[in-house]
Amino acid sequence: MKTPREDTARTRGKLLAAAGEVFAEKGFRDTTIAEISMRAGANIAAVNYHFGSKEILYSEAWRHAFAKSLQAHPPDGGVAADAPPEQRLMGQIMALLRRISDKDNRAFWFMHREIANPTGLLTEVVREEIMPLRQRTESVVRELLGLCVNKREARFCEMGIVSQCINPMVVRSRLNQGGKEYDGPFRIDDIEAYARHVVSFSLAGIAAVRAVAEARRVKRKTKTAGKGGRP
Amino acid sequence: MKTPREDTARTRGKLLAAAGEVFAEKGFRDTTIAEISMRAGANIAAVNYHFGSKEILYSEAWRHAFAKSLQAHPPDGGVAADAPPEQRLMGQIMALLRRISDKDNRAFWFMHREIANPTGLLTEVVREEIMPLRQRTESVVRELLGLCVNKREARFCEMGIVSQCINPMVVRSRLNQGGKEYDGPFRIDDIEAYARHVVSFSLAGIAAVRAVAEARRVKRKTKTAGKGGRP
DNA sequence: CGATATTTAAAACAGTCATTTGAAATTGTC
DNA sequence: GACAATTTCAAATGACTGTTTTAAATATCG
Repeated sequence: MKTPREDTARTRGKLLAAAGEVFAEKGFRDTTIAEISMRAGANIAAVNYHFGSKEILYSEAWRHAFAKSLQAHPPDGGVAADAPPEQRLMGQIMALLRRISDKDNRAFWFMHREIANPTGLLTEVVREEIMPLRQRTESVVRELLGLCVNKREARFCEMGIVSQCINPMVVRSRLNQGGKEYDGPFRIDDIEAYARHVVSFSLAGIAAVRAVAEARRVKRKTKTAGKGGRP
Repeated sequence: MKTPREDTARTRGKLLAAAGEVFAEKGFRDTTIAEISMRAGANIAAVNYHFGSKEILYSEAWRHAFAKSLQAHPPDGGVAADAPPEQRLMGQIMALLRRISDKDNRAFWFMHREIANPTGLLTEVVREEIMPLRQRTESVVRELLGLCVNKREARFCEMGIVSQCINPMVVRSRLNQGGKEYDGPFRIDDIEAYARHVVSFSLAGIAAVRAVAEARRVKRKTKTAGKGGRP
């Protein structure tokens, strides 16, 4: 075996980039190797030569896109780990919205297409890539919620916050693409504004959930204390 | 032309129901007429005989599903039109969550598949069916927000609230379906609880947005008043 | 140069599926 | 009960899509 040439790295890279584009745009099934090769300026046999199969290319393109997206927009949003939780939440929300809206990052759209049409990679990627991100958010949320709030409520909060970021971006990408805007709440420069909105909206929501839980706790304590209490 | 037989209505109905199932499950492209006919217990030629084409069947199945879903879960959630806005919001959120989670209602899944892979019907259905629902929610939200809040903020609120309902249900349907639950925040009987969470979380968020806007308004007024005011 | 790596165009291969057809069965009506 | 229209059926049509392989040509490195 001779040393691999430099062409290899170049072509592989171009295929990976083109595959990222097309897979994110159309999903696994609706993407053709022909289109990927064309966009990469390579021959139709290149994918099988360099990657072995469409499946393998898909998997590598997804991981590649994910890594790039996390590198471009670190999950903490540039906020220091010892900053107050409100600011860390802001950082995470900004980072998430930027990851999604960044036109050079396809990782989110892979995810979106997988949720619509799972290929089998989904569960693996969710466990390895998504869960750590969600847990990071959940832990900030728990900090803000205090100790009286139960686990289910904390999950609900985290889910709701992330959903506020994800769903509007998905809808926007579909409905605003025909040139005309729908009822146009969203331009690209609104994303910062939307992030601020989500943060203040959610902080208030969190505070309310916390207040309810603490009131419940106090009431229960008073009650049981009157009856003699419990060890 | 003789009078149409009774078979016609029966077969048409069975095809419509089966088409609803399969289209919602797989989307337009991945659905085959063969499968629809099979599930309906009809011959493969039945679709073309009764509807003319796959496209027409798709369109009719979607509208049928939409009508059924609105009928089963009216948008106001059974809350009177003169009830306080907090309760009306609760009703709308409950109705939305029930529409989505009801296993006999496919309308939401048509929508979901269309957003992933638009067929051309999407924009029409959004304009005719979705927009009225969103406006209904937006108007309750505006009521709760008061007059100081600008249009963009109101949109952000409405978007966020609806997103909190939609996104978790989508994710749940994909990740919990392999038998194993993921990190299992969601069982079916939790939907009422989640609805209550979304309502109290969002009411607090709305109140906060309102408070900020009103504070801003007061500050501006004081300032301009000091400088002589404006008519 | 020569051995190996890469690119290429073309072909092979392996399907998929909506729609049509013409005959057979069914049903409402006279 | 027979006619005529309606509906069902199995099979065929016909057109299309797209991955992977092949074998020859070309480029590159040592």
